[in-house]
Amino acid sequence: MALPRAAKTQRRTRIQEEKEELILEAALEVFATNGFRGSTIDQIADVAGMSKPNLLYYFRTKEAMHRALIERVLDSWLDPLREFDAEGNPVSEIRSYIRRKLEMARDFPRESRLFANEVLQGAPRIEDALMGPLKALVDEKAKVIRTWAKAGKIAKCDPYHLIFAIWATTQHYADFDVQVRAVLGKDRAGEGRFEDAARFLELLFVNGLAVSGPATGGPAA
Amino acid sequence: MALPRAAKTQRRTRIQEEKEELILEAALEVFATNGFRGSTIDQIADVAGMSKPNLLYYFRTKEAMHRALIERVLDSWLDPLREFDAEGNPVSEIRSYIRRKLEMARDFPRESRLFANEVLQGAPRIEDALMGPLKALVDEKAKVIRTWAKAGKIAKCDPYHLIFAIWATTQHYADFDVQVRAVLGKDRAGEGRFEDAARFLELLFVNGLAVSGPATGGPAA
DNA sequence: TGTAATGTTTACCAACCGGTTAAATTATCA
DNA sequence: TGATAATTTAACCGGTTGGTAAACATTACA
Repeated sequence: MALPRAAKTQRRTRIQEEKEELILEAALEVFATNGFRGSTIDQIADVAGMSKPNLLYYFRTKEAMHRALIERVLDSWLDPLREFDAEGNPVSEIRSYIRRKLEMARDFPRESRLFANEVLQGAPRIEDALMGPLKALVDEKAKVIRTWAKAGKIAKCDPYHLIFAIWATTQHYADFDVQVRAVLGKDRAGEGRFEDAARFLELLFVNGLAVSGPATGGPAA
Repeated sequence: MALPRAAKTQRRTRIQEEKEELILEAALEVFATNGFRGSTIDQIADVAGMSKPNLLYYFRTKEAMHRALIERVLDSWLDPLREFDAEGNPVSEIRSYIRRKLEMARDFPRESRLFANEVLQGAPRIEDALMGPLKALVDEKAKVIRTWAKAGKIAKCDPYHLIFAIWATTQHYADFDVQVRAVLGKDRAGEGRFEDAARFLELLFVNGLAVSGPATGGPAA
């Protein structure tokens, strides 16, 4: 059997609830900044303020912590895409999806980096999630976007690459935060950067996906 | 003194040239897929086909290997941005910048991941490069873009966030390759995905940056 | 309050990891 | 070819890492 001792108790206690919460919070912090292999149980224990063997009383292995963390975070991570509504106005749906993703990059950068680390290193521990639930959800929303494009409500484009572009541009502000701040410089690196980013991305995507080219040189409507 | 023994020889030999090349190639492979802390000297030695002490004859520490690798790769990595020409046609400059970055993501994904890993984990070893040469180059090109925008050649937008968006969308195809392939599915995950991406990104940026809004509701010129 | 269930700590281990030493081997060239 | 410089290897070292065993402390509840 591969259960930690805490899972073998007869009832699930208040302490278990609290400590597991505490551990996953610490694990998020550590895994997000160091990746799986770069993180140590000792680090996580330190952040959680408990001893290593005590951690291992609740999660039998480092991998088990990581797995539990991914499981807990993945669902909420995909929520914004789920809210993407086929019945809504295409432009405002896309716009609010971008806004929501950008808010998540600002408010939950560790979650973003957790996945980024994992995917970047070949996704050895989340491959199933990518090819299963994630792909299924994207497939579904891609269909919606394609419908909009065919109805002439937005420009004809590959819906998958549109979604990739939104992911990339928004998560960039969480995953590459250090670089963004370094390039913007001290004076511009305040929280205002997220509003600037939102403004720019809105321009880019709304304008970029608008039907029929701009005044300059597109084929006449 | 912190020199590896190979650097203390009287002449620089053919073998040194070859072996250092071999080591850096192996180090790129390993660092790109595991990050600095996740990589071991043994792994690099394995890929390079030589023993660990032999590696350490050419590079005194793991960090020295990483430093040498970054140094060698950073310059060529920034080349596309350097070619960005103030005198050229704005739209075609931006378009060819995107194309070139996308080609690099396709042809040199390991280089992209090397930096992504580093930046993602707080850039402890390349902070200076980010705040120095990188920022300087971006500042310079941002000015060019701003000039274009003021001259009405492209939409008024924040040039820094434009550059971030181009970086994010193009490097996404190298850094998040596993995810891209998983979502596209087996049938669409061939090399054609880069052409599809190029087509989409061209639409997005060229359309998105075109002066004056599209037919739908922009302020009259 | 007593006791059984739950939680925590101390001490430990084997494998791994970055790096060193010194001896052995190979290449270079007068 | 022989001597010298350059390269490679085997053996090793101290610290770290993931994980375990068992004693000890605490909590919950009858």
